[in-house]
Amino acid sequence: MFDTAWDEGLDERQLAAATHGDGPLVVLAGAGTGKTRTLVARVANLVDRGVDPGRILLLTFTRRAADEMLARAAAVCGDRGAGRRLWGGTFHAVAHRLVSAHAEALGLPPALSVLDASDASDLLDLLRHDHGLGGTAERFPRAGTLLDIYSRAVNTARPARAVIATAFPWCGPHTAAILELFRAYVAGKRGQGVLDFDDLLLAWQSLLADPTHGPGLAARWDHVLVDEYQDVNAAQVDIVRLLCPDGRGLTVVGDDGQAIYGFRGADSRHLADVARTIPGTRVIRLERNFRSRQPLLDLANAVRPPSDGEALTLRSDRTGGSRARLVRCHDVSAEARLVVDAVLTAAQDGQRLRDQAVLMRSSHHSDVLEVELTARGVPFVKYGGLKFLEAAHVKDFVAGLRLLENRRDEVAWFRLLRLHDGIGPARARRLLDVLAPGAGREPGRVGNDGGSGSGTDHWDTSGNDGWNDCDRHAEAVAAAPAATRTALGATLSALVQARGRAPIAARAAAVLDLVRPLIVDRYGDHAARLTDLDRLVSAAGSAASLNDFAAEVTLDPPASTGDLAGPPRLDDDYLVLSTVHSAKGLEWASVHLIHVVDGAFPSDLSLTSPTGLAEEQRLFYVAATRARDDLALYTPLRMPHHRRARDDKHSYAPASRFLTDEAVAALDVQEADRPTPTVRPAGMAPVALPTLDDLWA
DNA sequence: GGTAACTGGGTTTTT
DNA sequence: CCCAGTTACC
Repeated sequence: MFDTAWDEGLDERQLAAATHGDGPLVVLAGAGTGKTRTLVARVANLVDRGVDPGRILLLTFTRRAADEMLARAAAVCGDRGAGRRLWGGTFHAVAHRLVSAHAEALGLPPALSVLDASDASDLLDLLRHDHGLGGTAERFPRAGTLLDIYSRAVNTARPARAVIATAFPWCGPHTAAILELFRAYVAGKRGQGVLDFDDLLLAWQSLLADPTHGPGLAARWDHVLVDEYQDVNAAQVDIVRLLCPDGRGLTVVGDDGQAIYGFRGADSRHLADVARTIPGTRVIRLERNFRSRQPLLDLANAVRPPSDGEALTLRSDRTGGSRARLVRCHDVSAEARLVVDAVLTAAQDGQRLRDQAVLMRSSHHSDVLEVELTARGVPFVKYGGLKFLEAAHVKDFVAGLRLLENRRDEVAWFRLLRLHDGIGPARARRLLDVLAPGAGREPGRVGNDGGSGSGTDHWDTSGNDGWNDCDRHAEAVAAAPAATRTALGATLSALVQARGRAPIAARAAAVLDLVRPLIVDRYGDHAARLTDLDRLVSAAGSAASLNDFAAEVTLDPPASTGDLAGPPRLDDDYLVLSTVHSAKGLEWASVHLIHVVDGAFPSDLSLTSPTGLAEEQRLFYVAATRARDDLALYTPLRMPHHRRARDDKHSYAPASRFLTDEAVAALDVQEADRPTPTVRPAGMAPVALPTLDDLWA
């Protein structure tokens, strides 16, 4: 018997999903309908029926979701699994584990480096120069745009040419050059033994499709459960198909109304396709909402976008209470003030800050609010937007880690070299030819489309590649400008030394020693940055290998520096600020949604296409379904004009187009255009700093 | 030819 | 804050 009864508190439909047999199962789960509980119960039920937990694979989209589900499943299963652990994680994290384990079969080096989006752009930028497309004369698309095109092609399984023609028509004149660049990009990655995010999925897909390795890999699991299936892309669909060719053992959970990753190549039609294409699929709909009060669901149901099939309509047993509020306020600083007022009032009434959240469409929408929160002494943590890993110094350090085990990693070399005074893009590129030779960047070597291992790749684990580090390093130092030679020599010998260190913690510390002088020289605020890196070094100590650590950090960047310090202490209380994307799957007692104005939410950039607008609406639906008890939408009426902010002209924007008559009927509209008195709860120290409005007065 | 320092303009969402 | 473009120095 289990420590905890897995079926406790499940309603009839949830129970049906949890106890469903081995045939294909689709659970259409509306927001807040106990999807996680149902999935966890299903895992427990499978184990109860004798399935080995090690033969269950649970795929989610975010690390947070994966961690939560694995922890709850472990708790519910108790010691029943006899030590065998459930497989689980994000598609990309599981792909990394499997691809690392089969690196040799894929013709990849044992130590894989993972490129994040900005690393991938850097590599494309390097290649662009090699191909003589670096000039600014003919307005060649930027590296970021190129990566978008490439990624879209991979994730929707369409030819790049078609992607350019349909989604990036302004790049059309450069199609031939772009395609050539992509071939070089694929060859370059292969030559250097690096994988970008898309490659992880493609490599997993190739392994599964391979006649030798595929069947064994697919047979490793009896049950595959996929969460948020409305957000899978073509590559992920294919992976799932290869894992469960006839649908046996497959469970997918999703809600097409919450599909918000179309920009990443996802398509919610994949969810409907499961039942349509796999015979004998059972479909269970979860519409009973256990999260929110009914008046809030009235709004959610009113804004829910049209569905492929019969729409899910959310019902709650929690009737009564007030409706969601629509707060029409003067401008963004009034909005900030009203949000903080409301948060502090709730705090005064005993609601922890942690039970409240401020959600927004784009990360920068909270800029003014963050100033106001800081001024009034309200602690907060922000999710979404710039990640810790994207901070320059962290990337510098990770580049050092990657170079320890993979000498051919050009992006890492490029980054490290440019940190030296006197080495800019041009010199760094020349030094690459000395330090990372044979990495397949030279235009003459391009031509292998990377589709299969050519057999010429051999990964010398001693890393000598016929060269000697000392010779190479001496040559590089000689090629550097005179003023830079000392620093570069020090970096290179520190790298050799670091490679000689044995325990992981010592290796990581050696890498920090290596970059420390460079960071001190480069960044004015180096003290804070070095503190971050100290934390990374101690976190690295517990990893299996430095390379795994670098990949883990890349795939799952800590959301903030705080994340590295471990879980927040129990007495820590802070308000959560989050993008709606990062808030998916989460809930709070009180939710404040800011910038509900056309141009902000929905975003200006999405308004040009009907599909873009539809996705914004689903995003709005996700936002509207996060609150348990209280939900407030804020509409600033007076917004600085986007295009010419410097003119200090203001225009009156219309309210968000999401606020249809039906939606407004489910809202309490409050006119808060006039300045409202500041509320300062007892126990909160008064703060001397003025509010923003005072600054303007 | 290449780098550093400065200026001006722009910024979606994430694995 | 990051990028591109410009200019002055090496």
